[in-house]
Amino acid sequence: MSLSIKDIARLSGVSTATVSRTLSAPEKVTRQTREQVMQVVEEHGYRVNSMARNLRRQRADSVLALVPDLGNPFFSAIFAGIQDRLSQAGVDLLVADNRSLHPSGRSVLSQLRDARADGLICLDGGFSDEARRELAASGMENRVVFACEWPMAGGFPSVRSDNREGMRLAIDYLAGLGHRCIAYCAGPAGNVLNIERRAGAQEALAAHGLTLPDSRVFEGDFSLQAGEKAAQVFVEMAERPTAVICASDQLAMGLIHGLSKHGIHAPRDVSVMGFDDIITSAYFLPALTTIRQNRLGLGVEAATVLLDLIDGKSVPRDHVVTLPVSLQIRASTAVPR
Amino acid sequence: MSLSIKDIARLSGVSTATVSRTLSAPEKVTRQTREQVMQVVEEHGYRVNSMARNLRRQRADSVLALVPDLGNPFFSAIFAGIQDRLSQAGVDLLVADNRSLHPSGRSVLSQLRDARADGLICLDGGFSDEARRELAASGMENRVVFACEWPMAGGFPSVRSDNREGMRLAIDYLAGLGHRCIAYCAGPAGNVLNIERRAGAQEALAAHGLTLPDSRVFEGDFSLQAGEKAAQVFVEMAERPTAVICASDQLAMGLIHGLSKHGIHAPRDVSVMGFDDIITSAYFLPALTTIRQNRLGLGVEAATVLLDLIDGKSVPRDHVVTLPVSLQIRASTAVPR
DNA sequence: TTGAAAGCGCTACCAC
DNA sequence: GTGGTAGCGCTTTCAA
Repeated sequence: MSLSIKDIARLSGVSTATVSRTLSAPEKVTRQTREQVMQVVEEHGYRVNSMARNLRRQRADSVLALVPDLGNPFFSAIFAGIQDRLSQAGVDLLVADNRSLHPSGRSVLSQLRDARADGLICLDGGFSDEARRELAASGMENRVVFACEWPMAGGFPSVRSDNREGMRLAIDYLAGLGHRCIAYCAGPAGNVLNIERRAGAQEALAAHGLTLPDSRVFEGDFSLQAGEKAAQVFVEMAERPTAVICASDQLAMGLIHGLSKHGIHAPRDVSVMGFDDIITSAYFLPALTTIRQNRLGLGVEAATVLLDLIDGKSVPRDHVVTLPVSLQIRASTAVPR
Repeated sequence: MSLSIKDIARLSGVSTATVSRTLSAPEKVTRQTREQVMQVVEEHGYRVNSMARNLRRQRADSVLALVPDLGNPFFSAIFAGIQDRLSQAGVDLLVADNRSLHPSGRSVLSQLRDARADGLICLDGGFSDEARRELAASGMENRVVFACEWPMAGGFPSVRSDNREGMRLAIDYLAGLGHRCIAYCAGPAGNVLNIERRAGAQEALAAHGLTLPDSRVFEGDFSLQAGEKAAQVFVEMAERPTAVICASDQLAMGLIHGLSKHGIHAPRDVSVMGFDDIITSAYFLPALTTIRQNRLGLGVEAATVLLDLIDGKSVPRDHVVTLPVSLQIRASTAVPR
C-alpha cells in the first residue's frame, strides 16, 4: 500500500486539509507551506488516490465510449480523437462493446448508473428503446453525445460528418465524368448513415436529372463481404451501371475485388467510389476515389461536447456539430467507356 | 442523486450490512430476507456505487490497455479480445495512448498509481526505463502483461504470436515455390517483432541454404508508406529479388502499390507476402498471401493472464504464452518467372 | 491561511 | 443470520 494524504500531512507537519489544498488548489496556500508539502510529496512519489477523490467529489473522471463492435478498425481513429481531447482534460477513456454484457446480465450502459463514468460517447446509432430507458434511469440522459452515427429519433447532441454533402460531391464528380447510370452499394438497411447517404445520393442524382431506382441499389452492410456479394448482383444485371458509389470504403474494396473475379475491372469497366477514406484506401489497387471523413475530428468534437455537458454547460438537446467532408480523387474512377 | 444503500436498508427494514450481503454474497442471507431486499432494490433500480465499493475494497475493477498509437486499426481486434474476456469478469477496459500525457505532465502509466486500474496490458514493447521505474513505483510490476509486443529485456509475462514459426512457414512456402532470392521488408529497427521476424526469416532461409544479406533488407516501419518507399529501393536494385516477405500486411500493400507504379506487378514479376492478416488483406488486389496472427486470441489470452495476476494467482515473471500462426495462401505469390 | 472534522457510499469485522 | 460500526482516502465546509 502506498502513502495516504495523512502520511504526507504528518511528514510535512501540516493538516490533511492543507495537503489537499496544496495539491488541488495551490493558490490557497502560502508559498512556504506549498513548497514544504510539495517536497514531501515528490520525495515519496505520493499520488492522490482517485477512488477516494472521486467518491468524495462524486465524479468518475472518466468517460465511456460505446461501439457496436470494438473489433471494427473503423473506430480506431475516432478513439484516437476522443482520447486526445479527454487526456487534455485529465479524463480517462473507458471503451465497451455494445454487444457485451456485464456478467450480471446487465447492459454495459448500466456502468453509467454505477457511477463509473461521467458521461457517454455513443458510436452506435442503433440505440434501442431499452437503452434509452436505461439511460434515463441513470439520470444521465444529458451526459450523452453521439459521434459518427446518431439515433434516428434524435434527442441527443451529436457530432457527425456531412454525409449528404459527401454524396453530393461524389455524384457531382461522377456525373461530371459523364456517368448517367449510377448504382448505390448500400450499408445496413436501418442504419442512419446508410439512409442519409442514400438520400444524399438520390438528391444529388436528381439535381442532374438522374434517378436511383431500387434495382440499382445493392443491399448489404458496410463490410468487405457485402461488397463482394454486390459484385455478384452487378454481373447479373441486364443493364450494368457505369459507376457505383458505395456507402463505405470497405464495400468499395469488396466490390472491386469481387468484380475482378469476373474480369470486370475498375476503373476501366466501371468506376467505383467509396466513402470514409480509411487508411488502406489510398494504397488499394486501384487507389480508391472516395469521400474523406475526418474521423479524428469526429472524436475530438464529440469529446469536447461531452466535456461541456459534464461541466454543466448548457448544450441544446438536439445540438448537431457537422464536420466537412472532402472528395479524394484517386484511381478507381474514370470517364465511362 | 440516486438512492444509497442506506435508503435501501431503511426501505426494506434491514441493516446496510444485510443489503450489502444480499447484493454481493446472497448465500449469506436467508431466502426471505433476500427476496425482501431484492424487491426494494429492483423497484428502485438501485445500483451499488462503484466508487464507494472500490474505495472500500481497494480495487478498481478496471484494467488499462496501453497502445503506442490508438489510431492504428491494427489494435482493434486485440481490444475486442481483451474486452471480451474482461467483461466476463465484470472488469472494465480503460484505453490510453502511450504518447498522450496527463495534463499534469505525468505519463498515463501513473494512472496505475492513482489506483484507477488494477493492472496493465501493454501493447507497446518499446518500454522505456522510465516507464519501468514508474511501474515499480506504483507497486504494480506484477500486474502487467504484454500482448503482441514485449520488452526486449523481459521481466514481464507476455502473450505473443509465434513470429519465428510464421516466418518459417512463409520462407518454406516461398522456397517451395522455387524462390532463391528473397528480400525482407522490415519494420522499425528497434521493434521486437521486427527483430524476431527478421531473425526467423534468416533462420528459415539458412535451412534452405539461402541467405539474407543486408542489401536485401528494406528498412522502414510497419506502415503503408514505408512499403511504398521500399518499392523505390526495389526498382533500383541491380539484382532484383523474386520474392519479398514483409514484416506486416501494411508494408506488403504499400510495396505492391508502389511497385505497380513502376509497372512491376505481384505476383507476375515478384511475389510479395505480408504478415498479420489484417481485415482488408483478403480483399486486396492481388489478395495477400500472408501469415495469420490471431489478434483476438492475443487479447483474450493477455486479459486472462492479467486477471490471474490480479487475483493473486502466481504467474512466473517471464511467463510466455505463444499463439500459433498460420499460412494464408492467396494471390500475391507465385512461382518465380 | 490553516486545522478539525464531517461525510462521500460502501464492506467487512465483530458481536450477538 | 443479522446489526452496529469503523474506516477506505479524500475534499470541503466551518471556525479559528
